[in-house]
Amino acid sequence: MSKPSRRSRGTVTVQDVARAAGVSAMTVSRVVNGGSNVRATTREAVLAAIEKLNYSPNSAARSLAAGEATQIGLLYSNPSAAYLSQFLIGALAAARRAGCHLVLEACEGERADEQAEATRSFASTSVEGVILPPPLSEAAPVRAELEAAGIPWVSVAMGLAPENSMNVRIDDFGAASAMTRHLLELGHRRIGFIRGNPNQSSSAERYRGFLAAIEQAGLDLKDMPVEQGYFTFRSGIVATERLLDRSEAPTAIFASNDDMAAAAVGVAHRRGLHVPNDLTIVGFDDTQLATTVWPELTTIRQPTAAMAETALNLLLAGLRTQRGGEMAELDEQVLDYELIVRESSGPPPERSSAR
Amino acid sequence: MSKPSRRSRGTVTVQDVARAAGVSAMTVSRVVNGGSNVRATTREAVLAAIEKLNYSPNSAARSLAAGEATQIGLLYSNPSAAYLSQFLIGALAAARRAGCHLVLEACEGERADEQAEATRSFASTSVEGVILPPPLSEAAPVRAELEAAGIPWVSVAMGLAPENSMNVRIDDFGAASAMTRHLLELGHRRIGFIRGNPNQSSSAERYRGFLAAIEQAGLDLKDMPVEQGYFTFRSGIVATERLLDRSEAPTAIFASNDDMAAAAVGVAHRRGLHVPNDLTIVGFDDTQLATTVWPELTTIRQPTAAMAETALNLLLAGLRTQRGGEMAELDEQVLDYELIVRESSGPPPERSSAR
DNA sequence: CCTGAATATGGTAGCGCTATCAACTATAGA
DNA sequence: TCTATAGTTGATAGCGCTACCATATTCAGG
Repeated sequence: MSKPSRRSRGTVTVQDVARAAGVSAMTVSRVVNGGSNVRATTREAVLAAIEKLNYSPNSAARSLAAGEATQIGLLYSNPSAAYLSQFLIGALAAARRAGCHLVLEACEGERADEQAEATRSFASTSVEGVILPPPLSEAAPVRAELEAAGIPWVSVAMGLAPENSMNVRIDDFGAASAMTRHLLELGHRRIGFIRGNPNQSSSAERYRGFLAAIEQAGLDLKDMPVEQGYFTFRSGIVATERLLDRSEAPTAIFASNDDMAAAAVGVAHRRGLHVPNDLTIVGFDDTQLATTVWPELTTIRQPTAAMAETALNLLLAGLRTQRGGEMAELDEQVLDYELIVRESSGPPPERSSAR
Repeated sequence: MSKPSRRSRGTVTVQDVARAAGVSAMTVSRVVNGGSNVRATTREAVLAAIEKLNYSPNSAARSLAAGEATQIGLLYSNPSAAYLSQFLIGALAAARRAGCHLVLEACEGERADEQAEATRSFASTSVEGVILPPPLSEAAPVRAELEAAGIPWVSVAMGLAPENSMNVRIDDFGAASAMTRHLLELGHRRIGFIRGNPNQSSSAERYRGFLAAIEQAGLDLKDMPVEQGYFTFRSGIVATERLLDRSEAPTAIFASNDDMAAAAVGVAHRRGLHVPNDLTIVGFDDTQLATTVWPELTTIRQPTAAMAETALNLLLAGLRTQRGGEMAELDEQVLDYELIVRESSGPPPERSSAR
């Protein structure tokens, strides 16, 4: 009749499982984590006990005992909300699995001192590593500040990673090429391109991919009108207006992200153009916006949630090796993209181009 | 020369602070948490030590020792991504402060069995409480399942809370009235209203608020065309088409959320109507979409992040009292909304209405 | 100046888990 | 058969913090 102690009634612990399986707590722990060096029969007994008792490990205790990182920072600026929510979903899943907390910090400003300031708040919060989704992945002030504070970080969706840094991305070049080939296969020969914000190297990669596919098809770059955009809806409106005002208007527009593609759809409608019969419009990212507008956008799907998960895991791995003594193996991970064909793309109108 | 033990080098603990302040660890703990029953001079000594050593408590240890809830579920369906990201930001901030983890679970389906299934996954994950953002806050299968599993929950943005349940909301009725008055003050006398999805009681509340303001102004409800929408962009297109096809077209459209308002803007543009010169359009929620479209939407701002925070804290408080023995004081919290006037609303065109 | 409550502090014992190392058992080789 | 060697398992001791109770201190009022 020991006193009930502080244990919240009904909590199942490793001890309970150990007793039920006739092994020690340590063995249960081993089975739960990777299970290296545990005899098969033992493992099964433990797993059965876990199943029977409906045991689930207490992550607080786990990270306390293991002395693992518990606070991972996530500095976000103002990407599309659709991107952010997907990103958070992925990051949260990974964080929970790793038993660490996500510390969010907004960084709205574009100015260097604002970015530095936002970053500095991490240093004082004992954050052990930071995840940098775009466009902050390439913000020099942020990275300088982290460097100074000795906080490791992993960047996400940086098109071109510098020397040795942790980065998670997709093959922007390849994806843009694939999309361009899709348009060429539909029969388009005059394709307008809206570039992304030059402050992100993925913009350049996507443009390069577009160019490569055009050249590979033996077409003349001169026939491809290109406008500068900044990944925002507003910039998409301006760029599209310019593209359509050209004497030789394109039969298809490839926008470097969905926001600009959605803007292009709006402009086309306002001009009485039917999408895709009169004009094909495609985007990039497959954010929620792509399926919100009508017609739904043909686009490139980035596995945003998976990228966030990968980034967090990469960071934690880096932190572990760093703690183990030597510097982490600086790594880059490239995940798969997917070409999603929806209703906004189709063959060009009969009388090719120019109207 | 004791061996360094497992402590990650350089971690500051309560012990360190206690030593530095010349008190016991327990006193430090008291100062950090609320600080009841600590002499002022002592508290200051401790705070000084904390400052000097740059101490920040280890949340894993904290929640382990306190035996607090560590896993809070968040069941989301498919609200606008903008809403979800804001919501997650607020919930995460509160979760970190409370030292608990957010367990996300998607529930895409609308069918009862799908919803029940998604909910059930929480029961097996030892989630101690669940947050239900809209539209799930009112999904009967979800609530039934939680009830059955004995898991407490808090609903968010439920327009009308049943008997005794935890709920966090804004005054939808008042907000809709305020928006309607804004339109009336601009001079509009024929206002079209697009209702929200009937599966959420906030839709009814917003409609009631609209009606109340109309009646209070002594206007005839017959002059106010009303269409049913479902909170989606697509439904907004259909509803707007119908409103503008009426023989007596409205000079202003009040959509029950921003997605539908954005759709209304799109339809207006396609018909060559200038917003707001020819047609005023206003929304509700102030999601990112409101500032993405052009012109930016006049709308009602819900403090989404704050609502998420409030919801989590309410839930944790409920959990605490429940653990303390008796049932929680079931509570409802109403936060403030804000009328945001942007460019999409203006006075009606000269020759009133009908064209 | 003393008593008794109220208020402040400290000591101890865990919370649930895992690192560490020692002990043990199987497999292989001499 | 007996030692090496690898592969398994368990006992112990914390991780950093707080609940709980015991003790020390204060400050009325008698």
